[in-house]
Amino acid sequence: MKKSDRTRQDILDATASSLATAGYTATTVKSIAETIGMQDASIYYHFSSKDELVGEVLDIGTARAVTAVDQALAELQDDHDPREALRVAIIAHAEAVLGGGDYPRANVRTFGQLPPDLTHRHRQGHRNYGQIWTRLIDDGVESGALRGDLNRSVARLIIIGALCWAIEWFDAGEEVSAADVGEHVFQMVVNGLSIGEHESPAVSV
Amino acid sequence: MKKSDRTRQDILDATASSLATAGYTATTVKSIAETIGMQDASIYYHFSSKDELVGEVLDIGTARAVTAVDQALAELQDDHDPREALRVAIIAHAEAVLGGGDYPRANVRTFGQLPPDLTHRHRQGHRNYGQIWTRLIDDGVESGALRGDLNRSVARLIIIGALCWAIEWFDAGEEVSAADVGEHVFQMVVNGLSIGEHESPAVSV
DNA sequence: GTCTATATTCAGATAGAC
DNA sequence: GTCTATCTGAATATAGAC
Repeated sequence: MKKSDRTRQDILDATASSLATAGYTATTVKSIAETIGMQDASIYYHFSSKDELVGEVLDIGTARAVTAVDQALAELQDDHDPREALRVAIIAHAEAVLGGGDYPRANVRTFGQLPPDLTHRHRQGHRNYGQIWTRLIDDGVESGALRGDLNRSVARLIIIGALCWAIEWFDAGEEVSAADVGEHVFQMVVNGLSIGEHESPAVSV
Repeated sequence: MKKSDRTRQDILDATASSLATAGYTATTVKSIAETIGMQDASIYYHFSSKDELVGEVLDIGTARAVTAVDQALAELQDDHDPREALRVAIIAHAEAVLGGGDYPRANVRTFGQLPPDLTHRHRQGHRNYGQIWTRLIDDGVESGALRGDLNRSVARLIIIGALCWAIEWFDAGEEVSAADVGEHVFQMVVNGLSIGEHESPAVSV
């Protein structure tokens, strides 16, 4: 690895770390430079602007989350229950975003804080990620394992939302692990908190 | 109402609206002033700083969300099912944050974007709000209506998280209403997506 | 490649006239 | 109460030496 590549990687890592913990605004070019012992102006030798640097970090984060979920699904048995696929994907997402590295965390942490250009740049990536989940839910409903009386798009967004918001309260130091959070989300949205009989009123929108 | 009070109210309203749609950083004193046809310096006659103004907006937002949920719960029958209380609270939250005014939306939208002082200032308010939900879940578990094998704190945060994240994708113009989103969250986390028999593995943390 | 120095812009905030 | 004018600080970014 060339020295330039090494430095470039250090900049990306420091940016991911700062975005993941401090968010977009508090992540300044100066603070990034300080973290790796450089002057802020030197960053611009490697990246043309703050937003190009941030954009690259977010691209990596999206790719890693997608890879984590895809890999987990690929390891499933051929004849798995669609619920099991959902479970595996939920836990993989939780581990990637909560327990994983700074890159996927940076994505979730800065969601809704980015300037319009960056938001637009990552819209397609988010759509692609959403499609993984759309397929999982469709499979479940069409195989008869999951209820078909709910709006699937809303269901998908609720699952992803519960997982994404966990970044706001999850504390890696506590006794609840990232996988535990995923298991809880699965238990709740698939099996439900309720005990015993309950009606499932038709909710169609 | 005195003129000073009227202007003050206009400033608060404009700030709530901007926070709810654009977030904390993009809400500048200058942009607030422009919205109501003032000079930015004039804001400082009514509020000593941007953060004091923002803090007041967030206080109002918290109060409104708490009131909405409390009122909805107060209207329940005395002998209601604990699940019904959870349902009513979830829908009230959804309507307050998604369909309601700018103040509760501002709270959720800026969560995780605020400077440390403001974050700290509202920590107690968030704790109080969380306690409403803690009680609802405790009631459900202790009465035997809800499963006791999950971490209740995690369950509470997952429910609130699913609702809060909805602000990122909910579009008031679409055919899914705020109450619909609440109904979906309730159906999922209480009744579950699954159809028919399923085991509920013990998950204790 | 990284440095020092600096240009530019824009935010929050203050002073003082009206 | 609201204005105009201005200060201060911080952030992105550029110029040019080394």
